[in-house]
Amino acid sequence: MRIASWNVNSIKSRLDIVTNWLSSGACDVLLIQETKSQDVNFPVDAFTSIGWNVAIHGQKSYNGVAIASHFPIHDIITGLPGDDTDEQARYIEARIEQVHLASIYLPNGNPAPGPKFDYKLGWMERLNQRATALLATEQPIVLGGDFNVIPDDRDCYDPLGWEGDALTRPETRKAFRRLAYSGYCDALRARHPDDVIYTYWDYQAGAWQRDNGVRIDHLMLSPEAADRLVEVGVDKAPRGLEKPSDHTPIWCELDI
DNA sequence: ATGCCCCCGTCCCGGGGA
Repeated sequence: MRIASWNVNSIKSRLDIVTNWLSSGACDVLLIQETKSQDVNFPVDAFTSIGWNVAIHGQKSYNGVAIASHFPIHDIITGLPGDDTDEQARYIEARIEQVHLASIYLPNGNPAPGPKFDYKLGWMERLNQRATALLATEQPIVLGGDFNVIPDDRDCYDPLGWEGDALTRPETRKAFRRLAYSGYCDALRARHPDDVIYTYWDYQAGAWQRDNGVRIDHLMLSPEAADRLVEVGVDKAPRGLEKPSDHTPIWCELDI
């Protein structure tokens, strides 16, 4: 089973690029972020007409997550547990075959410090609690998405320039490391420990052409999923298309 | 130090992104 994650920066603006990528056989399951679409306006038919199922959790204008799959989608949960007052659509969870998956759009958190950074850290605390609870299933788990975390200086083209940013701050990296301490494996780093691999390039200042990228999209695997990890990679091709998302897909192949 | 670019919406500017 090949599982990918992609922040598409509006599903309506990226619909052809995304459905073409799915039709090319690029993956079996796609975790989608930043759909920027209310559920009533989500282009469900574009997925079902090419044989894909889709589970969606959106809101107006901002955020929004989804899971698309060749296989039936079961046990859908929308919204990250732990705060009933949180109305931002940043988390959807489901089971596909025996694999538990979450599509995650973690808050940006800038400017930091400030209330938006506090929201990010609170969200990460809740994510860590949910991640730990899921381990009790003892099933393969894939937590994938746009984490808005640059885990290490080598994951950034300009670490000094990003110093103090919410994506690189020590508190952010510390909260992200707790996933590893709980038992989750950063799939890309497990297979490519020393390579410079980015998943996001800003639209501005020729960042793509200059390869001024950062690695902020991650696939975090439970031990049962990591044991089945065959390969992991980043498909840079969609970032080079006309009218692209600023993110490009990360994928992993599990022996399931 | 700031903006570059892109997306959204009771929309032609302003908020948000990272």
